[in-house]
Amino acid sequence: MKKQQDKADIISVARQAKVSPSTVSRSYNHPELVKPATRKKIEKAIQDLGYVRNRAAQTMHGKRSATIGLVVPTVNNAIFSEVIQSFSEAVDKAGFTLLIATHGFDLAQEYALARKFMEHRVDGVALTGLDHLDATYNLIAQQQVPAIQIWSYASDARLPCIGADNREAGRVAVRHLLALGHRDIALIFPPLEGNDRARLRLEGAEEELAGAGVTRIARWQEQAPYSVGQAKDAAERLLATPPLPSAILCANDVIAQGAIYAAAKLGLRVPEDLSVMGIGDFPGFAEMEPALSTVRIPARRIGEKAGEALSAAITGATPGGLARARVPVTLMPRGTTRPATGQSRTGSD
Amino acid sequence: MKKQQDKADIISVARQAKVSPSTVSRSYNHPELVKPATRKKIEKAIQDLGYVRNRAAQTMHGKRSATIGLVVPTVNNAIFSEVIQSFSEAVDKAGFTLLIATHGFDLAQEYALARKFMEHRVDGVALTGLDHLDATYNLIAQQQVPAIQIWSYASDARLPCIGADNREAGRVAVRHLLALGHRDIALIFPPLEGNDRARLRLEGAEEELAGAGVTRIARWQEQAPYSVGQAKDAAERLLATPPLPSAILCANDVIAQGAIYAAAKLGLRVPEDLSVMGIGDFPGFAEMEPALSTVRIPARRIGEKAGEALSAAITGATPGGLARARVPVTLMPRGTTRPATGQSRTGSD
DNA sequence: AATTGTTTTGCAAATGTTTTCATTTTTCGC
DNA sequence: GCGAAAAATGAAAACATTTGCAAAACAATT
Repeated sequence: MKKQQDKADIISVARQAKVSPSTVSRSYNHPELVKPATRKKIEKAIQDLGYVRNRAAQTMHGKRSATIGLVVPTVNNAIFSEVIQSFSEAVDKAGFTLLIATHGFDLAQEYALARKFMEHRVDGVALTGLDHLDATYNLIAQQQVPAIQIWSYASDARLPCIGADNREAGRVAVRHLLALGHRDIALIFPPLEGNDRARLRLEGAEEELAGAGVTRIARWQEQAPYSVGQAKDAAERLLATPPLPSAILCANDVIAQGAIYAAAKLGLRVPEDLSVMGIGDFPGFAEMEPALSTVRIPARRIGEKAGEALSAAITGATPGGLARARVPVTLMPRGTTRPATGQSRTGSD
Repeated sequence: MKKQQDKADIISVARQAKVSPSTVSRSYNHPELVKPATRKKIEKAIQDLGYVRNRAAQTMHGKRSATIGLVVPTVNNAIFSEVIQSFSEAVDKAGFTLLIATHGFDLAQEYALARKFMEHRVDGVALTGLDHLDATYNLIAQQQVPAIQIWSYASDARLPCIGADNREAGRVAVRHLLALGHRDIALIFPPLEGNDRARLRLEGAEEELAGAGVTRIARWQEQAPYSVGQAKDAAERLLATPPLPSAILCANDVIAQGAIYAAAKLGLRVPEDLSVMGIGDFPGFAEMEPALSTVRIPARRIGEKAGEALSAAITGATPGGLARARVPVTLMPRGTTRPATGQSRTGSD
């Protein structure tokens, strides 16, 4: 009930509780070192004064800032929201606060954001994917901040990474289509720069397709975060230009959604007239009617693992430092793909 | 080429540039006060040493932390990702870094997060929706941190808010269905606690329905972030139990998506056999085939406006303090609703 | 060349904590 | 009750900045 007008600091709390600032500090950071009775007094004072401790001050003192920075291309997309959510939950559980920033697939922007994070003295930083500027790598090395790449895995990545092998995902998808007998397969992919996920999936797909099927690729130019709308347009253009492929492989589920809408618009039935395959298995796509055939990339697991690993590395719980991990991708054959029956135009259910 | 091993501080930069620390500080914060030549020297030193300035230290000094905290129920959902993204972009543009945290529709958790933000001395805080614990309001008042509520608007809200009138959204949606001649309308809504959006929409819908149509409501219990899957299940249960409504109003687009899948699964055609209406107009739903009829809540605009308003309030650009704003909702009649065919049931169980 | 007015720059204090070390208080075995 | 060991507390230095004030440098008038 004292002068709680002035912003309370640890000293006013100490005064109010009739102890020294050191003791107040200790009761926060090493409670076992202060006598229960004293702790009670202090807690009361804190309560009375509405004191909120100042992380900035402790950060300045060399203590950890208790923050972790996460950089993603965009939040506005089913693709990343699941990793973000699970990553956030994991670091939260470990007591960290999450700084988040989006770069819209612009790697120079990504560097700027990483720098901003460093200014805030984040205890760790997570980057999306494997493609980054040299400047970014250097910054991280020089500042000696624990860093991790999430979403993609590669054994030769410059930084520890936890994610899926996107090349493998591309292969798995194509293998599924080939196994179903498809030979005339079209691909729909977004721009590749600054997007190793798409790039690697495409590489994997093309490797597997080599010599197998005839391929056309539809793309679009805008570097904007890919959307269902753009994908639908691209697919529509592709499908409107003969010959009609028997199957389409899309870089991810969102694009597949667009392709399916395009097919519907053109009166093509999926999967009777056209098989459509996604990559990702994001929430909601299994419930589609028919359900989307896709390659599952366990986003929740990746985010969670990455969050836990990074937190652990920071608190020193992991002796060996940040570990890499490849989480497996799994084929989810569902309703939007079916065997190529030689001639794709027979209907009659 | 000096000892850039030790983490460089402003003093080492000063030494390297042969000026005083004050001057280095000034060249960051008031560049116009330092001679261009000196600035050059300093910049060089910064470059050589790889110095990254320490926000914690300046925060401690009473300067702003240059961070803004955002609390949302969940990231993992098309519903919020658009606001988050645009809010993030807006505060970024104003030079702030975003702290983000999710509470999973748990208001006690929300309070804890707000507190964590205060410890980090955020310059401003944004909360989702209008329902919060008293403790949360008190904390904000007591810490005197600029705060804003986003997503929902209400003239009597306890804190400034920028958002849509969700009650109105519910009304608009129902009016559309009534205008099309529907009288047997079912509702699908998620749990209401801690979720004023859903609550207000439902209230609006029920007000407008009063005396007009017969209504059944499907719900589900889990407080988990609502998903397409849960919505689909709920819709399926509802549609499998006669009598069949002629239209369904869903609390949001994601749920509508689920309802449409449920209809497809049961062999019901939308909109021929059943009209489906969403609320939100989130990205991707306009591209559906048929396109989703919904009530547009301009999420981008809300996020952007809120981000700008909060930033401005912090930097003192707005003399009057934080303004409230109601962004209008607009009916988007599209393909999933159509006039009710002939006979509609009156009265019911 | 002295005077004045302006730019630039430096000094030192201040910011809110944590931590090491020393000091005081408590406990406990006798 | 005594002394030693253990537990609890306090004093002061340290952390990396910013800023008010004053000194120094420079330029423009006489």
